[in-house]
Amino acid sequence: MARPSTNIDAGRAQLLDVVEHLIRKRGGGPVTLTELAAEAGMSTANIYRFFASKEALFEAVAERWFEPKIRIMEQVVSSNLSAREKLYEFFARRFLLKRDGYLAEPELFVSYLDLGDQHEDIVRGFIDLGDHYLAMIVSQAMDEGYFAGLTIDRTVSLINLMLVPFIDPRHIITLMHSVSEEKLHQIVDAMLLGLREPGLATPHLRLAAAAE
Amino acid sequence: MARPSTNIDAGRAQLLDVVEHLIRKRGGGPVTLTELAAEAGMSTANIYRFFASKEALFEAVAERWFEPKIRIMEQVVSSNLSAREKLYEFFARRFLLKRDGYLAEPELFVSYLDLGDQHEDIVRGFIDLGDHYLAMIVSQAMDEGYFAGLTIDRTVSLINLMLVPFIDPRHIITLMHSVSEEKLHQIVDAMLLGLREPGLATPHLRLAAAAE
Amino acid sequence: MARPSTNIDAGRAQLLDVVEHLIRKRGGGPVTLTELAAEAGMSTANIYRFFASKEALFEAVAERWFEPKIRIMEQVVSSNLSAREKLYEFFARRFLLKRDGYLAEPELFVSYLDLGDQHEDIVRGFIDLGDHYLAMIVSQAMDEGYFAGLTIDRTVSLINLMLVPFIDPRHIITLMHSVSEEKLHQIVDAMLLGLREPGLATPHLRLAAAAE
Amino acid sequence: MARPSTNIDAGRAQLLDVVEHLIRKRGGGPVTLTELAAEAGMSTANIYRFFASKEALFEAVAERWFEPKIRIMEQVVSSNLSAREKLYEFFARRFLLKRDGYLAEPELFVSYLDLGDQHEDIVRGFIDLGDHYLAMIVSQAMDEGYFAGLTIDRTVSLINLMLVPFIDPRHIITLMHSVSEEKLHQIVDAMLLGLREPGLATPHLRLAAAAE
DNA sequence: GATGAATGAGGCTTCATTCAT
DNA sequence: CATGAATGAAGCCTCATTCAT
Repeated sequence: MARPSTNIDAGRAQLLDVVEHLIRKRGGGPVTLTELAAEAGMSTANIYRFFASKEALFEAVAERWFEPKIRIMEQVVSSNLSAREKLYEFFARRFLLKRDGYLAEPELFVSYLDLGDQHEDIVRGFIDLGDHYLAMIVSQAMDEGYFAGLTIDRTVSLINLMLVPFIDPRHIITLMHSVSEEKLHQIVDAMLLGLREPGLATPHLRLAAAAE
Repeated sequence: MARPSTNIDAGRAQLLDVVEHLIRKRGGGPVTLTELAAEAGMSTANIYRFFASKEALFEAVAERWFEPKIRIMEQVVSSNLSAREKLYEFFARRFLLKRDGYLAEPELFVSYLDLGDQHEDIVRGFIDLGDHYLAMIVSQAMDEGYFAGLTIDRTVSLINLMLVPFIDPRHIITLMHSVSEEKLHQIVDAMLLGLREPGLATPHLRLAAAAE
Repeated sequence: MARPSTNIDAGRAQLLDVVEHLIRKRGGGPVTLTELAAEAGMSTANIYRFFASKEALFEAVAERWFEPKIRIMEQVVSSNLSAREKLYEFFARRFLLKRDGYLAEPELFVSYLDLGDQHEDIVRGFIDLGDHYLAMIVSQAMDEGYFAGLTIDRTVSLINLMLVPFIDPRHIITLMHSVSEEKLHQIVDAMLLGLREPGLATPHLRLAAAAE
Repeated sequence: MARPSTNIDAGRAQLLDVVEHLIRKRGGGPVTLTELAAEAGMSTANIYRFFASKEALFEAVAERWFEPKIRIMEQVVSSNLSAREKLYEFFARRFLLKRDGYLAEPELFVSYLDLGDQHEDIVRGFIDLGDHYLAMIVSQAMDEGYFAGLTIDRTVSLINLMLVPFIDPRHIITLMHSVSEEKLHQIVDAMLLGLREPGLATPHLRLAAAAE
């Protein structure tokens, strides 16, 4: 019986659709409220019935983008799998999700990335959230004996570094053909076995010198 | 009475230096003419003596960025090499140029990329130019018997797709360690030997299905 | 079919209550229709059933504030008292009314004053009305021989000036302890006896010169 | 030789004049940049050459208003007078300044007060500055044996309370006739002699009850 | 050749007001 | 009778651009 605020949510969703339609049709440049209002067939003032600010609107856009990834992370973290399996699933599932998203609508995918570049602050929150979940898995892994001598934070940072090609959507396009589940498995295992407090000095930049 | 346009060119170059200095020192955000004028020690109005518009200025910035790449492409295309050798040189030389540029000044490199994101239209022109040169090489390759059954455009597109890791500067950072001249050689050969009209249906997305 | 306007008046009164409740609870800032509607549990649009405009609403607020003062003035003016008695009652009764209002709810009192500041045009009308009544008393006083050589307007102005501490609510707070009915009596008598065309030059600003 | 920023200061001053002219001619309502620009014969954008924001502009307006008062306070505080003399001068000089300002242009004076009401935050800073100077005098007075048992802050607060009629411009209008240098002298002396830690319970509100 | 001055268009946001239902 | 929906005007601010000097 109680319909709290009519169809405000529907309007919100529709506006997000319009944003999507907009960047789908004209690429990644900054989205203006004027432009959005025109495309949505409403006044700029009316947009404020649905979103408290431009910032809030693009938070919602980001949320729409990140929501399925977050659901995956939650599922994986709260599952009964071993740390090794969780680690694998944690990255594999999201990688496949992004890759398929790109395959379905390459240009839209890229435009979303551009949008993310323009709202780094908003994006950062979601990235931190991902690190938070990863830290929970790392913690479990430590309980199981992995990552000896490393802090959680440092481990999280190293893992992110090694798996950039599976995480960064900018690289999804490139790596679609060279990345496979087997490789991810291998890398995850390598991390679990090999990531620990370093015992010897690191050889540095030899490759770069050779390439000159 | 004096040579009028000679100093214009000098001023232009100096302004481009200032732009570089600016993004080197404060990262990738949008560059304002006010900001640029202040850094250059001149009035915003005076900038218009050197560039007809902000757009023109950033065209020049892009030109400065792309100029060495263009020279490479011209040299390669107009050389006496075989299509196979041209194809290799075409990508290898530019890849090394970018990689070294990144290694020399990583932050400046990234800031330039950000700038490129903000002026996609300008960038697109240079990309098209690259495709134009590539098409000339592909044409020669076809004369030499490669790419049977494919159109020039389609071949150019496929090649670009396969070589993204060697082209897209966004990937240079990530892929520096996993990319080598040998690999490029291999890929080029694989393209020449393998790229032709497809004869059988492509198996697709099996991974995605499994991941669900 | 039913009595239409009866409930309108009730709604009007209720809205004025809500305005009062609002400024009572959050002080004197500008009152927004959105805010008022929320507090009243109705839509902003519905407010227009009761008041033709925001202006009209605040006229009503002012009227509620001024109404008891007006009644007092009417009673005094239409009474059978002498000019001297009228003059005293005219100011004394209203002063006590305001002072007690302030003592009862100091913050509400102050908030109303703030509201008045934001709607000077509305307030001015009521002030003019007060001057009108005062002029009637002055006229009677002149008939009784007072204020020789002065015009009505000038007399009204002078009286207002001398009695500011008894009139201006802004001063009520400060002067509560130093003002008394006896003093008002004295001042009224002084005015009646002393206010007449000046016969000698006014000594002026000697203090200011000394202070320099 | 170095003329730092042309006539930005002149423009600033002129704009403040325009603000003054504006409130002189149409009273105290909020001053809009559009309105100000129109009156000044320039575009709103151009105002920003002189003031970084609307806030900054009204800070300057306030500064213009407070500047002579501040100079007086500085002079008094840094003089060689006794605490008693300083205390008297501190309030007397500023009171005379305000009173004369009101006498010279009553409506302008009032409009400035309205403006102050609309920018309370800006005004508060200057009021705090006044308290700071007063605290220095109080400190000296304590060295001379006054205000036994009281803290500086509490003394400052009490003094401000007792001298409201000499400080608050809202009361200047009223009190012009009832306030004199002698009275101020008396009050100052009374404060110096009488203000100390209270020894007996305070009788409360008897007056208010009597007035009922 | 170079500058300070000035502008207009456009961006985000708030709010009183209207209207179909 | 009342509402949600929608708007337009106005406010502050930024910035590329122009122009007289």
